[in-house]
Amino acid sequence: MISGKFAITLHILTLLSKSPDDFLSSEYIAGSMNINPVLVRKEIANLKKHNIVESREGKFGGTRLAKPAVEITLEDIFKMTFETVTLGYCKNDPNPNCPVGKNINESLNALYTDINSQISDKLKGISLLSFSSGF
Amino acid sequence: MISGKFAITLHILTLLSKSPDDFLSSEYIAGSMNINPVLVRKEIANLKKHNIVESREGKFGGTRLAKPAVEITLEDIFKMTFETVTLGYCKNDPNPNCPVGKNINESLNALYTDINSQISDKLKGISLLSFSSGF
DNA sequence: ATTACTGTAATAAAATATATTACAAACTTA
DNA sequence: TAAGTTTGTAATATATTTTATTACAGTAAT
Repeated sequence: MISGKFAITLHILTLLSKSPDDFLSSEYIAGSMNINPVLVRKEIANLKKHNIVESREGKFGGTRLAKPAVEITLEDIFKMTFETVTLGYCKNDPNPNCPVGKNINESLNALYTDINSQISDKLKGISLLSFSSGF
Repeated sequence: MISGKFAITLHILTLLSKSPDDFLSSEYIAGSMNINPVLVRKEIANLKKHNIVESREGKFGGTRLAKPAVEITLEDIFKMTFETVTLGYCKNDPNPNCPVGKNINESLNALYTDINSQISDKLKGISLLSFSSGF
């Protein structure tokens, strides 16, 4: 199962970018995705840690972007919400007496590192503004 | 959680490529990964379906490559074991009354399709032979 | 016949993701 | 200041997916 963190975070930011002057509530945002508001608040906590958004507590509280959408890239979001993209690992420790078992994870790591660089390069070129301009 | 199918399949094929003339048993292969032999047999069933390996039943049975390792690419394995790489989706249906909710999955799909092309291009250039040459 | 495999189904266990509940703390406005 | 609304966060429960295990019929070598 792959977590929806990236997609959820991107969805949140897209909504925020559409109303840059308003503080949107987690409940409102959750309604657009049909998920639980607590999940939204968790991702917002993460966004705040990275200074992408700012929140206001209390009545009429909510969250808004802390910087212009053109200065936020999908790579920023990727790095915040994903460890690394992989094609998976065999989850048990392989047999260290087997030359393949002993070394395959290193080779997989090298491969996956490459793949992540490619993805980062691609995402780096897409700003939140341009992503959300379609909506 | 991401499934280990790609990594397991690649591990299997790497072992087979090291002993192209022998029929290796699922138990032997499983021992190198420290996983259950039934999982190995399942991935081998998949490989057989794609004519990458051939098996022999009965005593001294097992599996070997059905074609030279240089003719198998990591992309072949990728396509056999992965649907598509994604950075995730929000798993519930989004609110169709929200312009963002209504359209975001299409945009994510476009993005993920791009990412998969990149990954395919990269994997296409790596043969099983060259991958396993390090071991 | 006996032994050692494959092939496959059915079930159980473990891991992870998501949902829900609960409530203190913060803040607004009347 | 009291009432109402929202964030922030922890704790727990449910759902989903992955991996492991068990079981056994079928196949082939000796």
